[in-house]
Amino acid sequence: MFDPGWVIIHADLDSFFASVEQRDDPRLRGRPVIVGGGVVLAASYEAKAYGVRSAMDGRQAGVLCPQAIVVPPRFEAYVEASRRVFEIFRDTTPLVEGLSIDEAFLDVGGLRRLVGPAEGIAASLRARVRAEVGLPISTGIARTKFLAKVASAVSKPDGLLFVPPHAEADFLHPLPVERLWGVGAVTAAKLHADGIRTVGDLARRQESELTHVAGKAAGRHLHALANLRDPRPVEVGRRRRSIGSQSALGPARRRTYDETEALLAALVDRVTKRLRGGERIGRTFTLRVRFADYTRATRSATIPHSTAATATWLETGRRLLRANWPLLEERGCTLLGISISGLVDNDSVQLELPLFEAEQKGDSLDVALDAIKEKYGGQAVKRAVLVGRHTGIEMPTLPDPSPRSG
DNA sequence: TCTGGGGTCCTAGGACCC
DNA sequence: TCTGGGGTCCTAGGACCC
Repeated sequence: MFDPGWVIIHADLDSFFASVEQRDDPRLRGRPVIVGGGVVLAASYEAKAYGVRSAMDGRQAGVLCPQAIVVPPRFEAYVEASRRVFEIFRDTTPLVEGLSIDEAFLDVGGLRRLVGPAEGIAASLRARVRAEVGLPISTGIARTKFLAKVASAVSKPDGLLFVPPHAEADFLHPLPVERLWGVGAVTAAKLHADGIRTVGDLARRQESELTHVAGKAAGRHLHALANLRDPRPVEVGRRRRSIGSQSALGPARRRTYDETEALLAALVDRVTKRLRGGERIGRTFTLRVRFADYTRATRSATIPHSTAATATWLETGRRLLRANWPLLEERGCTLLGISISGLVDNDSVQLELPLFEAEQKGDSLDVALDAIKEKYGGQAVKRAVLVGRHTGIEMPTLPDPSPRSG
């Protein structure tokens, strides 16, 4: 059943980094361009024609397309271009859900009566991005997020594709299963082994068969998508759930403990700065390593109260590194990364413990509040969120005891 | 094809609580 | 003391995406 109020555009900049480089340097236009050195971060369509793909090893790309011009990435330019494109998105509709630096969903269902059908909206969006930011962008239009995303991919480069509700199955079912969002190399191999190659093959199977092959959630998801069911709404204002940083070390040489700890400190510094810049605090620290044989491991620790303080996270990180150093020494470490998750706004204060204590005493929330005020002092606050295992309620109060360190 | 850096979500087992 | 059901949180790993 088609709800005419629900029309989604998926907008996706074409070869984003490479297009920015071609925009800013006329000598690169019409020529194969590779952004990035050791690894291909982006390739222009001229380079893609030779088989160059993003995430490809740079040397291999050089073999495939020796005449390509390789340029180093300029992330500030990409962030700025992205910001301007997203302004155009939000000028089109307030219902914008960013997926990454270069793509977003726009819910334009409500605009039909105001500005006409979605194809027109997408066409003028594309024209504006081209005229005002100087970049090519592809758009897919459909009733669901998933169909819109597949449509934009099929329309590339610099395309526009509308999949009307009556044509959804004809559009989707011939496509290979790899086109489904969430089907990567592993799941594709499992599905192939089961004789499933196209989305149509998938649609004809029972959900129970798919949950067997792909796991419960993934199986259900695949079954729904293949059968044109995707009720996910466009979500405005999604927040990041973790912030991390990592650094590849290369297999060349074993690091000493002190060198590794220094690298850890640099990563912690970078991440906690970003945390404070975004006015977020977090509770869980994850140490991420890749070994000489390219297998990976993670170790994490959760602390009682959220923070963005460098010292706290550095101590937590050091503890994990110390405890796992024998493993790293034995197996070699080719990548070190960290991330901090469980993020909340830094004007949130977590009241789990005092509230629990108050509950145990049979006291009211007021008593819990008194306990908290005592604990955190009488500072003014914007907001407090009760987080925790004993209640999910929110209440408007209370100070953050930790200073906003800088 | 020997591999960058930034993320998201799901699963599964154990600890712990009522 | 043993057994049971229901639930949350934490940790670790894995698949996937751009």
